Formats: sequence, C-alpha cells, structure tokens
Amino acid sequence: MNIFLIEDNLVMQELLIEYLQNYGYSVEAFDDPILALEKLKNKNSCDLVILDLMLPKMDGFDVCKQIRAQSNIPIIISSARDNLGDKVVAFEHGADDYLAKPYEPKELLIRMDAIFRRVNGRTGVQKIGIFEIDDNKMQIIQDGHPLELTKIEYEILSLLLRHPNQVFSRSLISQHLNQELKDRAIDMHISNIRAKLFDDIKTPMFIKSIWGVGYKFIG
Amino acid sequence: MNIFLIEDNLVMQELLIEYLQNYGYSVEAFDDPILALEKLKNKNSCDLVILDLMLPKMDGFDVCKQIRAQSNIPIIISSARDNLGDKVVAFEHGADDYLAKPYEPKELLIRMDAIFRRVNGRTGVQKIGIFEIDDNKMQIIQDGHPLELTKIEYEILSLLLRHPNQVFSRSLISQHLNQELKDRAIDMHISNIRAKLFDDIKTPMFIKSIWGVGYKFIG
DNA sequence: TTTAAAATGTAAATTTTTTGTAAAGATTTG
DNA sequence: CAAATCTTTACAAAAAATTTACATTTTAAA
Repeated sequence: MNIFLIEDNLVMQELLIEYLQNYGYSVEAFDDPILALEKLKNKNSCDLVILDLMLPKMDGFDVCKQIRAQSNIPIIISSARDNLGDKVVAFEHGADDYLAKPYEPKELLIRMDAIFRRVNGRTGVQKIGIFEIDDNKMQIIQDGHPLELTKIEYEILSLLLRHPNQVFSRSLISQHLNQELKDRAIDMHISNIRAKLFDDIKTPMFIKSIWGVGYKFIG
Repeated sequence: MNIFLIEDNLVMQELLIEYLQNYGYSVEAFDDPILALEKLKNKNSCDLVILDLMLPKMDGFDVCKQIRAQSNIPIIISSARDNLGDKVVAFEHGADDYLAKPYEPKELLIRMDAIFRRVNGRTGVQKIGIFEIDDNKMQIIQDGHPLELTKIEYEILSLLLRHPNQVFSRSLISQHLNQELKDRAIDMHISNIRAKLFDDIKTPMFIKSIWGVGYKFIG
C-alpha cells in the first residue's frame, strides 16, 4: 500500500511517516503540493492521499479538487482547523474523511482501514508475504505484478496462500474448491501456476510438492 | 433516500428526524434495536443506518455486527463516548463513520453525503477515465460523446464503471440491478454495450470477460 | 548399490465448458 | 398497434479443463 503524504510541517511529517511505515505502509511525503501533484499524475501506484490544508503556494482545497479532477484516489484531510465550514468545503471537494488536528495517529490508521474496506469492498486485500489476494478483483499480485490466472488456478493458489505451510492433499484441494477434480488435473494446474510464478521445481520458492501426499505453499 | 435511525433517547430521535426530513430524507426511527433488526431483514429499502451505541437490551456493537452480517448498508455510529477504543471497535465491526456526541446535525448531514458519494459514486457528474456518468440525466458520456443506452444497459455499465477492476458475476449484476436476469440475457446486454462503446472483443479496452466468472471494467 | 514400482512434471492432444452474437420471439411502452 | 426494449435460442468460436503419454524423480526392497 502506497500512501502520499502532503504536509509541510516537517515534525508532523516525520512522525506520520514513521508511524505508517511501522504498520507496513510505504509513504511518499511532500511539503510542496505542486510537486506532489506532478508525481501523482505520472504515478498510478498511489492508494491514498493524506492532505494537510495549510500549505505553502497552494490552498489545500485546490489540491483536493485537482486530485479529484484526475482520479478517484481516496483523500483524507488532516487539518488544524476544526470547524464545520472547512469540513463542508472539504467533503464538497471530494474528500473521503476529515481529521482535525491534533489527532492520535491510531485514529488516522483506523479511518484509513475503513476507507480501504469501502474502496476494496468489505473483504479487503489480504497480504501474504510478497503476495496480495484481492477477492473482489479476483486477482493475485506477486511482488507488485498481477498474475494472469484462470478461475481454478486462482482458487487453488489462494487456498494454498491462505494456509502457508499446510500440506494439502489433492482430495483436500478438490473439497475446498467444491468440485471433483482428478488428481492429475490438479497436478496440471499446479504445474501451470508454478510456471506463472516462475517457480523453480528443483528448488521451489513458493509451491513445494510433498511426495505421496500433495502440495503446500512455503510460508 | 430511506434512513433507519436507531436511538433510544427520544429527544435526540425527534430532533434528528425533523432535521433529516427537512433535507428530504425519509426516516424510520427505532428505540428498540431488536425491532430495528427485524425490520431491516424484511425491508431492502434502507439506504443508511444511524446507530446509537447506548441501547437497551442489546449492545450497539452487536447491532452493528448483525447488520453487517446480512448486508452492506452504510452505518454511521452516533455515540456519547468519544474515545479511540470505541472508534476502533466500531470500525472493526464494519461501521462507515463515527460521530461523537454532541455533534451539530449539519456534520451528520455532510458525512452522510460523503458516504453516499462513495457508495453511489459521486453525486452529479462522476468522471471515470474517459467516461462521465450523469446520474440526473441518466446518461453516460464516452470521451465527450453521449451514449444511447437503454435503461438496463445504463445500469449495468454504470455499475461496472463505478467499480473499476472489480469482477462482477452475473448473479451479482442481477442483485445490484434488483431484478432477476438470466445469465445469457446479461451476456446479451454486455454484447450490446460493447458494440456501443466500439469495444474490441479480441483486445478489449473497456469490458473484459472473466472466463467462468463474469465481467469487469478495465480501470 | 542396483532396480523396479510408484509418484510426479509437463508438452501436446482432446474434451468440455463458457462466451459472442445474430436472429427470432416475447414483453413493455407510448 | 407500432416501436423500442428485453429475453431466449441456436450455433460458431474461444478458452479452460482434463486426459494422455512419456520423461523424470523418489522410494524402498533386493
């Protein structure tokens, strides 16, 4: 998850960066909104913007408006001003939430989570090692690269990913997918999945065969 | 717009009902959460729940959980307790926002609007890539050119557009449109929409088929 | 260590399922 | 009832799933 932080108070910036990074987010921070907007235009790897209203050069509301003009990225306003007027304007400009300073970082975090739940659907995205499972998009991302999986491949891989190190017999896989698959058909699917993961059979990084039993994901 | 208000303080209830009705919402109020949950189960005409945490008979969080177990209706928690712990728990139970009493009714209103924008897509004209959805005119514009869509086509396309990359099964589309469509009927609509978008089946720019599952809009 | 049976890996062929859509039929709307 | 919209049908095409066949690996018995 990649967060854009637009905040010119460097103490506050430092604090938030460290806090968010602690929770596994990668943060790109800006004190100059013009620069941030430039970067946003080129990047599409931004999942959320945290935006301070008091900025040099540009009004925070205008930043909000400009972001909203080009994308639907969720925006959380973080402002020292705690009055209804500003909140009204912020929401009108397409902000997704409004936090009045001072706030506890934890509150930012839970509101971020709430937004991600809404954006990604309630189930959210599950992260397992270098993999991310997105149920709504029916997609698995390996190290940032989305995999092109068929339906069954997606189901088998997400099953294994969600239970790292657990050995699945072929019949157990069959059961979990709610359909009757012949053993060799499963082998074929595993083979195809491995190819897509660029997994090396000799020294597998991801899916290991358990001889005489089945397969497991190495967690 | 139909609002469920679950609040046992009758003064507060009265106040909110009048306020919300003034702004064109129809409100059903309950002081008994059990009754409210019953009603919710049968009705599907509820667009949002405003939920007080201090209730008789049942814990507000449990109400939240039960609502969330059966539907995705947005929930705003309205609570006299203003501490992080409660906020954390509320969001974890699937709440969409948290307002600490006392709050100005106006603030409730703008947060409701923010939620509706997120859930229904932004009001007025929503821009998604080269598309614009105009809810009022019931029209979708592609790259400046208004599309001539039938009612169902409009509904399906705007559903897909508003959730880019999310895979919709045919039954999910059916559910969202609130009518029972046969799978092949949906296929037909998709086919007709594609023709109007001049989308190329071989290398689709807009609507991608997810084999064995359904369709998604490429965002 | 050798060896044969059992299990696995996978390319290629085959079968099955799903999808695309034209055209016909049914339903709704003005 | 005519026109527009929606649904069903039917068949071709595409994609995925499975089977086959053979190479390779593993295991355990000789």
